[in-house]
Amino acid sequence: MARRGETIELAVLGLLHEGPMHGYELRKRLNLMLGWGRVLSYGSLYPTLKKMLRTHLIEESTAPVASVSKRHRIVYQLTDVGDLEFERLMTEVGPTAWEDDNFGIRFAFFGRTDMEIRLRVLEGRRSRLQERLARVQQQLEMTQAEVDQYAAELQRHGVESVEREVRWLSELIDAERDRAHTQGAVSPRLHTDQSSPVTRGEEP
Amino acid sequence: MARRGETIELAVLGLLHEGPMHGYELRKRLNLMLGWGRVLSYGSLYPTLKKMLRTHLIEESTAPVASVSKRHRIVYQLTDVGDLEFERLMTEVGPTAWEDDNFGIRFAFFGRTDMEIRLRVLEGRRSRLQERLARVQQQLEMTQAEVDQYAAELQRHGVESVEREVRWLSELIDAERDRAHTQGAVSPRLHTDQSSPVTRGEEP
DNA sequence: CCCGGATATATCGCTACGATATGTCTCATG
DNA sequence: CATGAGACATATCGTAGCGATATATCCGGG
Repeated sequence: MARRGETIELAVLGLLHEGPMHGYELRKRLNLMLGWGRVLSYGSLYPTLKKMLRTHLIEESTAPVASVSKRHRIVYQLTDVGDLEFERLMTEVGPTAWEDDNFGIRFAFFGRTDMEIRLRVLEGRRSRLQERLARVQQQLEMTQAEVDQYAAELQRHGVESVEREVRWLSELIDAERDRAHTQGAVSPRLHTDQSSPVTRGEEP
Repeated sequence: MARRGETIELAVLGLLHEGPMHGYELRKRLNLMLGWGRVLSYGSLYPTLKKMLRTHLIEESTAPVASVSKRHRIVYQLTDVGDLEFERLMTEVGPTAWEDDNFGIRFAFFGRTDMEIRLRVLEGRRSRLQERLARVQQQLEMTQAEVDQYAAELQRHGVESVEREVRWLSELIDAERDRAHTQGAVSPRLHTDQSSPVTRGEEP
């Protein structure tokens, strides 16, 4: 019953879903996508790719890089099985969808699901975080005092972060609901631009 | 040269530093301490304790729980070696101190170091995050457009979170500096109370 | 021409996780 | 008083993912 470890797998499926790619690029895209922190290591990526080859979710095709070149590049692409699996994972709602690591990837590919699913995942994630908050708060009541200054500050900051996360999710949920009413219009909450004055000098 | 994996070790050393404890309690305290998210698993804790026994950082003493009881409880306490090691780890500044996971624990035990160390760790952590921010920003310039709505929103939220983290660190650094001047006075920034009107009704 | 840095693939050892097993103690409720 | 739920307590197993590292090619600038 999908015991985790699908994190990377889903990410790879999602990226290959929009065209073939080779390992190195896969990693770059992934790290940009979830760039905020954690970087995906080759030590995770390549074994996963191997595994996905074994289970026929993807297939490789050693394409020559450009002209005559000894440089080899293994380009991966989805099989029909892989395509189906991606579909299955994306429509699956439940714990696996809103676990810490998984959620980010699910969210990144939200564009490929319908609103009903999106709402359920967002709400699931939110209650998960709220449960956590409640648990910590409850434990704080029991323990009370005796914690030192810095530990307390860390505590406070952690709680605040989670609360912010909850607010963010709430906004997203509202945005989805709005979108449900004003049908088809682009969400007003979701930022579309971000066109900062980029230098655009091809290369130094 | 301390290849990571000291995360839990430092935490255990720090907790035992303020008195003997048994595994179960160690876990509870730790999860409360870093409660925000990740919970420490027994699958991590017990093997670590075993390892620390082997390296003589801690020692166990099977104390009878209360009176005549078949219930066994293994109480761990620091050895002199362990005490020294804690000291060493806490005064060590460098990458290991401000890595994602390690930082939280280092911070939680800040009360046991002097300000010079604290400042260096906080500043180290801050530049780490700023580097990350710069890297993401730079990559965004290169890639630009072609990312879908949700991926972009995830991006934006991630960046915002890290920026908040940086601000938090800056405040802490300022607080430390203030404290340096007004010598010995308790930091005005760090919250001390949090005495919410708790119901205290033993159990429903 | 050669060196450094980006591109590209790959493996190894290990940390920590999540699930799970097993047993004991406490206490409320029937 | 028995019984069973739930906290307390210790422990192990399989495995995902990390970080470091190795190897090799390509390309541009000094």
